[in-house]
Amino acid sequence: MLSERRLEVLRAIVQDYVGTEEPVGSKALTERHQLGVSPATVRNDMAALEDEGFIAQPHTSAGRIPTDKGYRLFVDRLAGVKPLSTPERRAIQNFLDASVDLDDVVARTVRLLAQLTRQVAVVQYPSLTRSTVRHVELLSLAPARLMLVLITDTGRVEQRMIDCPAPFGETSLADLRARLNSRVVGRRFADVPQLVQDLPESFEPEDRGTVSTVLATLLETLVEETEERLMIGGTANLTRFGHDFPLTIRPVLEALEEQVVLLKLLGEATESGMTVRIGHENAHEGLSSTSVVAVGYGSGDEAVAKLGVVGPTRMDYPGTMGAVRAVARYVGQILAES
Amino acid sequence: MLSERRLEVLRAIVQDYVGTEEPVGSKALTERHQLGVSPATVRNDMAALEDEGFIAQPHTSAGRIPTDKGYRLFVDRLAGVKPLSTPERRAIQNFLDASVDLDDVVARTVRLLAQLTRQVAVVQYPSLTRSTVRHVELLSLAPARLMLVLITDTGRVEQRMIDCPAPFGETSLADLRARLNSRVVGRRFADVPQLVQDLPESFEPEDRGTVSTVLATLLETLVEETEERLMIGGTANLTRFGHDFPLTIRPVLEALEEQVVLLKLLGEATESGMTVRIGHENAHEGLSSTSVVAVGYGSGDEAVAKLGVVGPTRMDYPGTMGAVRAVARYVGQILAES
DNA sequence: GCTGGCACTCGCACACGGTGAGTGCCAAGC
DNA sequence: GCTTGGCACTCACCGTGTGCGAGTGCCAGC
Repeated sequence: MLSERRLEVLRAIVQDYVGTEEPVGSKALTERHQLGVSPATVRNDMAALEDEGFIAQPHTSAGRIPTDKGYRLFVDRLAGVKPLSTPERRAIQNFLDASVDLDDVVARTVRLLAQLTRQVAVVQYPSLTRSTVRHVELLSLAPARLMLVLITDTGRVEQRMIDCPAPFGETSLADLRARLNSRVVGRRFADVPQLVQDLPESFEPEDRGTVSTVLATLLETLVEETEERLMIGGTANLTRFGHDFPLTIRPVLEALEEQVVLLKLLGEATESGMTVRIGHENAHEGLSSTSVVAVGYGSGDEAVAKLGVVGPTRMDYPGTMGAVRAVARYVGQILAES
Repeated sequence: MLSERRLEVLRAIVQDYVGTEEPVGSKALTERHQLGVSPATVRNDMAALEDEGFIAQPHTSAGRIPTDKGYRLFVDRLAGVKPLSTPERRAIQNFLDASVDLDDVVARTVRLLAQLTRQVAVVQYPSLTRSTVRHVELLSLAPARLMLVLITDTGRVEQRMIDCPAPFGETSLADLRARLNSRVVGRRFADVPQLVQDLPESFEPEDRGTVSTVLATLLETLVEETEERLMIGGTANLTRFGHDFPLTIRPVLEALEEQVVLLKLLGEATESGMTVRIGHENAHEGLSSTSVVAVGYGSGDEAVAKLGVVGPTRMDYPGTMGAVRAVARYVGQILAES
C-alpha cells in the first residue's frame, strides 16, 4: 500500500531523473518539488519505495533511480499523455500532407516521429492482412514471361515475375486478367485462395499450367506480404543514450536491424490503444534497457499497422506517448484521404 | 621522392595500425615485419614520411598513425584488392540467389556487404536514368480516378494516383494505354517527354485534359525516380569504431540518415571502377573520419547504380575493396538474370 | 508520523609519481 | 652517404592516495 504522497515522491523521482539523467537524492527532491515535507520524510518514503522495488540505488550513498517496475507504475497511474502544442500539430499536418505516395508517407512519418520524440522511430508499412485487393494486373513481358502486379487498398503495389510453363496468348491473358479481377477485387486477402481455386479448370488445357502458376504466385505474394516491412529512423538519437555507450547502443542497433525482432516487438503491442513496454518487459535481450511506445494506426476504425518509438527506459513518457498518438492519428487521416 | 623502403615502411605502418588500432612505433615495426633494417633507420624513414605528411603522431613520444594522405598513397600504390576466398564467394552467390524480387535483392546485398566487411553498407536501388520503360499500365479505380503504374527494365515498379479533371471512359483508357505503350516501351526515360508530346491532340477534346494530366504525372514520376533511393545496413558495426564514441559515431549516423548526403556521396564515385574516398576527401563534414569505398554495378556493361561501404579511415582497404567488388559483380549477375 | 541532527558511506575528481614506449639526435661504422 | 647503436628526453598511462560532498540510515524529540 503506497500512500498518495509516496506516489508523488515516485513521480518526482521519475521526472527529475528523466530530466537530469542523474540519481536523485532526497534533498534535491524537496528543493525542486513542493512536497510539503522535509528531506528526512522523503528519505523514509524512498526507503519504502525501494523495499517495494520501484526505485533502486546504483550504489550505496547515491541517489535513487526508478526501476522498470517504477516506470511501469508511473506510466500506469501517475502520468497522463501530454498533448502536443498547436504549432507542433500544425507542423505534423503540413509535413505529412506533402507526401506523394505511400513510401513517402512512411518515410516522412519516421522522420517526424524521430524529430518529435528525439528517439528512434519505427513505422510499419500498412498491413495487408486485413487489406483488400484493389486490382490485379498481368502484363506480358515476353512470350512465356509475365509480370504480376498486385495493388492493395492501402496503396501498396507488389510485383512478381512469372516464368510460364508454356507460351500464353494475349487473349488468354486478357481473359485471365478479367476473370481474376472480377473475383478478387474488393476482397480480403484471406478470402482470395478459395475464390480463385477453380479458375484453372475453366481454361483450355494448354493454358492451365500457366494459370496455375500465376495463381500460385499471387497467393504467395499475398502471404509473403503479410509479413510486413518497416522503416526506421532517428538512430542518431541513440547517441544521447548515456556515457557507457558501446555496450548500450550496440545491441540496440543490432536489434533494430533485425526486422523480425522489430516486427515481433510491434506485434506484441495490443491491438488498439497505446502500448508501453518498459525495459525487461521486452522479450529481446538487447532491448532490456529500452522502452517501446507503440500504437496502431489505420485509415478507418481498424488498425492496419503500428508505429512507435524505441528509447531509453529513462524517457519522457507523457511527451513521447503524446507524440506517438498524435502522429498515428494524422497518418491515419492521410491514409484515409488517399 | 620516397625510396622503395620508405613505402614499405608506410605499408607496414598502415597494416599494423589497421590491425591494432594503436599508434605504431619503430621498434614494434621492425619486430613484426622483415624490413632488414634497424629501428633507428626506420625512425629516420618515419621522420621523412612525417615531413611529407603521410603519417603523424597523436602526441609527442607516441607511435605514428597514417594520415588521410598516407592512406591515399597506400590505396593508390601499395595495396592490391584482396580477392575473396572461395567459400566466401559461394556464400555470396547462395545468399543472393535466394532473392525473390528487387527489394529483396537490395536488402540481401546490404546485409551481405555489412557482414563481409563488418562495416556500414550502402546500396543504391538500380538507377532509372539510363533505364528504359518496360511497361506503362493505367487502371481505372473510380470514374475519375486512375492509377498509373510504371515498370522499368530493372524490375522496378512505381505507381501514382491520378485525379482526372473529367470522367474517362474505358475505351479511352484502353486507347491511351495502347498508344502510350507503343510509344514509350523500350525507350529511355530521357527520350519519353518528346515521344508523348503530341499525344493529347489525337484524343477527343473532352479527354484531352485527362490525357495531359496522365502524361504530366508520368513525366513527373520519371524525373522523381531518377533521384534514387537507397538502403543501408550494418550500422551496429559503427560501435567498433573507437573508444571516443559519441563524438565520432553521431555525425556518421546523422549523415547516414540523410539520403541526400549519401546519394551525393555515391554519386561522386567515378562512373566505372572502384572509388575510395578517404577521410576529408569526403565533402560532408560528419564523414571526415570515415572512408567510403564505392563501385558501380549493373546488369550489363553500364553501371545502373552504386553500392559501397562506409567505415573508419582505419579500415582494411584491400579486404573491403575485394568484398565490395565481388558483391557488385554478383548483384550484377542476379540483375541480368531476372 | 514528521522533523532535525548526526555519523557514516562511498563515488568522483584531482594530484602525484613511477613506468615504459617512443622519439630525435649524434657519433661511429660499413 | 646511408645505417646503426647509444643516449637523453618526453609524455601518455596507470595505480595510489586524499579531500570533498552528496546522500543515506538511524534516532530522539516534537
